[in-house]
Amino acid sequence: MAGGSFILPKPRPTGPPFFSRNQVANALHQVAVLLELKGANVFRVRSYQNASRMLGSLTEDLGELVASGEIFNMKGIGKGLGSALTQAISEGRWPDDWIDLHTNTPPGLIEMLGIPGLGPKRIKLMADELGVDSVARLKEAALNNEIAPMKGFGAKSQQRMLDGIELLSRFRARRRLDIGLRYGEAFQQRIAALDGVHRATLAGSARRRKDTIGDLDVVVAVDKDDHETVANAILNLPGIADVKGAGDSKISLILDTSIFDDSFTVGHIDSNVLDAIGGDDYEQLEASGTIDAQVRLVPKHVEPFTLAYFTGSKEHNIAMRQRAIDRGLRLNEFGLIPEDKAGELKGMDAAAYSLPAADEAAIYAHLDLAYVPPELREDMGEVEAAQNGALPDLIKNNHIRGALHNHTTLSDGEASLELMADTARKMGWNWLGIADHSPSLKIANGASAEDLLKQGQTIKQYNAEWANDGVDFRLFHGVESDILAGGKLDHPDDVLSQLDYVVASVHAMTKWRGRDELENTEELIRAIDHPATKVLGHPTGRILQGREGYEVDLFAVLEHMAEHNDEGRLKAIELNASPYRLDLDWRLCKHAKGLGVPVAINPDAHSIRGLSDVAYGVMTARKGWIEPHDTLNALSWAELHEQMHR
DNA sequence: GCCGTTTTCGGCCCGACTGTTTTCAGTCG
Repeated sequence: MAGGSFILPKPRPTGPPFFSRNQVANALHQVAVLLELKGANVFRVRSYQNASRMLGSLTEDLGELVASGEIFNMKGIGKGLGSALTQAISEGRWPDDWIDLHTNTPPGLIEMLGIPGLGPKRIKLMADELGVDSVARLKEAALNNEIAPMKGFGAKSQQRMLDGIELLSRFRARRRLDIGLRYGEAFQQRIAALDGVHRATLAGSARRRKDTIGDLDVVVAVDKDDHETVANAILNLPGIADVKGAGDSKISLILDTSIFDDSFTVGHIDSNVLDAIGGDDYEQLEASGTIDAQVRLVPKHVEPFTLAYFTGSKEHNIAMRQRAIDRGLRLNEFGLIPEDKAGELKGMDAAAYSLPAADEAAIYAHLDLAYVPPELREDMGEVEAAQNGALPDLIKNNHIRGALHNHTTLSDGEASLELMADTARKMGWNWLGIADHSPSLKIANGASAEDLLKQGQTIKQYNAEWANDGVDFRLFHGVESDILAGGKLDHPDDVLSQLDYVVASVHAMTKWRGRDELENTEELIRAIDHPATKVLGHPTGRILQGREGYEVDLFAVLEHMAEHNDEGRLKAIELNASPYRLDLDWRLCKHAKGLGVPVAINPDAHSIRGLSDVAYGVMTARKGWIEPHDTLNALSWAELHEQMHR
């Protein structure tokens, strides 16, 4: 979550609806945090959080739900929140108590929540007793030894806060998936290689392939007799910057880049991405970075339960636990225990009566569910699907036969057309699409119409040679056209008509981020309506850990694209696979799938190494319920050619 | 603040760890 101050957005002038679904979901989340800081009832806070989450994954039109009063029938929306949302959306006024919370909570308190070990209760206490209302004031108070004497606090708490402030300034809390996986896999491999370890598995959000990762969880199966030896061996592994705590079953520590065998590098980064994530300082920042990790040591027969529990998500676990309760069972990290046998027993003692499970699949089977792949465990309908045999057959890396959005030296790529094609063939791909930047994008050396068409001639020659030689590989010729004012594309129609396809993308981020959602949505739709446009590129323009995307109603965009597809015109939405973007967001993949809008998993490669970024796109697509037939990537070149030129 | 085919009131997932206590509150996942 982004830190800093919270703002309630201004109503758009053209309402109702005066606010978008995203704006309302965001406002609810903020109010939940502010209520916590105020010391409100925890269950009341949870109601706001639940409502925010529900709206975040809502596919219906929020404006219509409010207009029809249907909103009051949504799960998690009662009289209070229903009226609040109705007022906001149909009158353009946020509830007064929301405004009060935003006005009267010092932004410093929100920032303080980012300090490890500090939560809303103690922040409130320090604000009330000491007048601490910012990180700077907190540091001052700690250095003056004002905090330790307070009731419930002490010298250690005070020191932890100072350490936490240091950490906060050193690095932002979450890390991108690619970075998190590099640390996580290195750490997991080192633990797995230790004597006495049966199995070590990376769990948590890394296993669920979230686009960013808070900290790493590793679950380790080990015999009781080896428990202590293994725990000590883990504490002595290289790459451990600090040990935060070590209990009977849990070790909590901080890893740094010395965990890697080789020196830490980040490779080529696209110039406009680099700008958003810290410019030339970025590599240095990353090289001196750290990540938190937790290790759980458990006996072999308990490990599947622990792995399931620490894979999460929290919401999935709650749904699973509720299902267990309905069957008279208690589900936790130690087992699945019949309530009548467990009785008053707790933890491991109760787990002695657990139903057996050799693996996670057995746990799901006990609850009459099919095995749910980790990526889907977000309580986004996977439990119902697992009950009804409706889980998707998720796409895998070996389904990928090609990708459409890649750059060469004609614009800002590092590799020639020939080298890119060779690499794709060596990867076992059946085709490759080249879409270099268009002229307006000067920063990326956008190619002129003349150079673009010359590239097209070269591609035609190669394709003809391959056809002659019986080689089952083809290049497709496209362009990544900037979307200009009014939703126009960046080349005249007579140039565009000579290409196989256009990837239409927004690059003028400053302009687009300064505008209203409705205006952005309209211009995007206009660009999509151009007959040459086959793919909408990086749909929100977000850079993970860098900048938010522009406001856009992607539900409306997807519905519009669905109409085109229904009438036989190919309009695919890009899932930009660069780990800096992962845009389309996984939550929206499922919606695109439901509407029948094809997803184009695109590495947006600027080098031959960049082509393998497609793997991050596959991870995100899996998280978004995508099956091979939902994508363009699983098609053969002949099938794709037919769809493009239909 | 939400929810209810045992409930319109009294619940709301559950356990580990830490630092502060001398039985527990806060934080985290």
